[in-house]
Amino acid sequence: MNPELAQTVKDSKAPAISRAAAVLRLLGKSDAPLGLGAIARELGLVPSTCLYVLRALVAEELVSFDADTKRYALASGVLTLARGWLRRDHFASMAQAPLDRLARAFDVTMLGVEIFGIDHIIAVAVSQAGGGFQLSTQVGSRFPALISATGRCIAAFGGYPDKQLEAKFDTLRWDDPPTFAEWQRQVARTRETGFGIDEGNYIAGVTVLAAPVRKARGAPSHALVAIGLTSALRRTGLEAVQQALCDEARLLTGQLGGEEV
Amino acid sequence: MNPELAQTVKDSKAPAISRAAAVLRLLGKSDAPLGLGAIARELGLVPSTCLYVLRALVAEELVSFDADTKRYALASGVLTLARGWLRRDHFASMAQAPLDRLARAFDVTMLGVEIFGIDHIIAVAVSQAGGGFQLSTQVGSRFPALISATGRCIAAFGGYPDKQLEAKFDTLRWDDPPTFAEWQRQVARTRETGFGIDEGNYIAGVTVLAAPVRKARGAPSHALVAIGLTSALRRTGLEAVQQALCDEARLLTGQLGGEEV
DNA sequence: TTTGTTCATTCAATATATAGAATATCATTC
DNA sequence: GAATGATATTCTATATATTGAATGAACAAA
Repeated sequence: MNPELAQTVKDSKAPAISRAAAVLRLLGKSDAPLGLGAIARELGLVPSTCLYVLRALVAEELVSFDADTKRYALASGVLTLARGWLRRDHFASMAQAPLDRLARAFDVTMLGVEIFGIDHIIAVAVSQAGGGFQLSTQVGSRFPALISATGRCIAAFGGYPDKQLEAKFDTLRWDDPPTFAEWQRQVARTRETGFGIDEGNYIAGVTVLAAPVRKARGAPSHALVAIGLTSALRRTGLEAVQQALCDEARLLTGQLGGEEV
Repeated sequence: MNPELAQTVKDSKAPAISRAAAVLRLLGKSDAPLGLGAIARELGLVPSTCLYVLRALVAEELVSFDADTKRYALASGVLTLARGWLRRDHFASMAQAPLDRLARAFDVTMLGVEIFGIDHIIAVAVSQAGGGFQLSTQVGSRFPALISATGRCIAAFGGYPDKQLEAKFDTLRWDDPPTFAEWQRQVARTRETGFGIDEGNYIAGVTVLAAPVRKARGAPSHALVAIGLTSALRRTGLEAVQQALCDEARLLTGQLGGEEV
C-alpha cells in the first residue's frame, strides 16, 4: 500500500474511511474516469477491497459509475457537501459581495482565501473580472501558504520564526523567484503598509495584491486577493486598488469580530 | 440506527463509509458545529463508533474539530473535492461563459443544472445578476427534478410514463401549484417550443425559463436556467431571453456531442 | 471459433473494526 | 466544595470487513 496511506489506515480505527478519502482525492485529481484496477494499483489497495470502497461511495452518490466502461469518477454529491460548507462559512458568504464589487470596479480577478497555518491556503470565494483576460481560479483551489502576495501577509503577520519561514520558502516555485533576503524586505514592508504585493514573481506579467483578514486577534485567518495583469493594473492605478482592498479587508475583519488593529 | 442508514450500512461491505457519508451530510445540513453526542443521536450511531468515524474524517481534513468546544464541522477539504469534480465536468466549465453572458445581458440569475433522472437536479454552475435583486442560489443546490421550468423540460423530453410523472408530481411543493392537467398542457407546449417556462408557480412573482442540453442523444443531461422577477423580465422582453437561452443550449449540446435535434 | 490476456468480481478464512459497558472529563447546581 | 448530570473517551469480546486466491467476463489476436 501507499506508504502514507498505509500509515493513516493503520493508525485509524476506521481505515475504510481513509481509503475512501484517498479514492475520492485520486478521482478528484484525475483528468479522466478511472477503472477499478487503475485505482487499486495507484493507491496500493487490493482490488477486492477497493471494489467495496467504490461501491459504497457510489451508493452514497459521491462517486459515479459508468456501467458500460466500468469507470469511476467523482459524482456531484461532493458539490452538495461543498455547498453545506460554504453556507456556514461566514467569511465566504460575507466576502462575496465585496469581491464582486472590487472585481467589477477594477476589472481584476478577486479571491477570498482561507489560511491554513504556514502550510497552504484555499480559495473559498471567487469573483471573475468581467471583460478582458480571464485569470481563472476556481473555488477550492489550493496554494502553498507563502507564495505570492498572500505569502507576504502570512509571513508578516503570522508570527513564524525565520528558520521555519526559510525552510518553507525554499520549497516554493515561482516564475521569477526572489531571494530570501529580498523577500524578507518585502515582508517587512508588508508589515508596515498592511498589505502584500507580488509584481511578477509568482506569475510573470501578473501583479497580485493581498490584504489580511482576521477572525480573531492574532494571525490572519483569511485574506482578500486581487489578481490582474501588471500592465492593466498600472493603467488603472495600483494605489486605488490597494486602498479599496485594504478598506474591504478591514471592514470584514470588523464584521468577523477580529480586532481592527 | 436510522432505518435508512441502517439499511445502507447492512447492505454495504464498507459500512464505515456509509456512516462517514451520513456524518458529512449531517454536518453539511447543520447550521452550527455539532458535538459527538448530537451527531450520534441524530444518526442513531453508538457514540464510540461515531467518534472513530469523526476522527478519521478529521484526519482526512474533511471535518474540522474545535478542541475547546469539542464540536465538529465540515472542513474545507470538501471544497477541494468539489473543485476536482468541477474541473472535469465539461458542462460546468463550458457553460460558465454563456451563463455569465446571459446573466449580464438580461440582468437575470443564470444556473447550469445537471439532471439526475426523474429524481433531482443539481446546480453545477451559477452566474448572478449584477445589479438589482439577488435571487441567489449556490453551486451544489439540489432541487426536485420536476419542479419549475426545468421540470417541464424533463417531463417533456425525459420519456417517462405519465403514471410515474404524476406520482412524482404529487410530491412537489410550489408557491402556487398548477393542477396535473394544467401542468401536462405546459409540458406539451414545452415539447413544441423546446424550452420550459414557469411563471410564478414555483416562486410567486418569479419567472423561470429552462432549455435542455444533451450530452448524448436522448433524454437531456443538463439544462440552462434563467431566473428573474416576472415584472422585470416582462420589461426586458421575455422573447429575447427565450431566444438567447435556447440558442446557447443548442450550442452547448453541439459542443458536448449531443445530437442537435 | 479458439486461445490468451486483462480486468472485474466472488468467495471463504482471519485479522480487526465495532458495540456497549466502564471510565474519565467537564460543566452546573446545590 | 461536593454532588449531579451530561458528555466525551477508553476498553475488550465478538461480529464482520478485509484479504488474496479462485472464478468469471470481456475483449483482442490467431
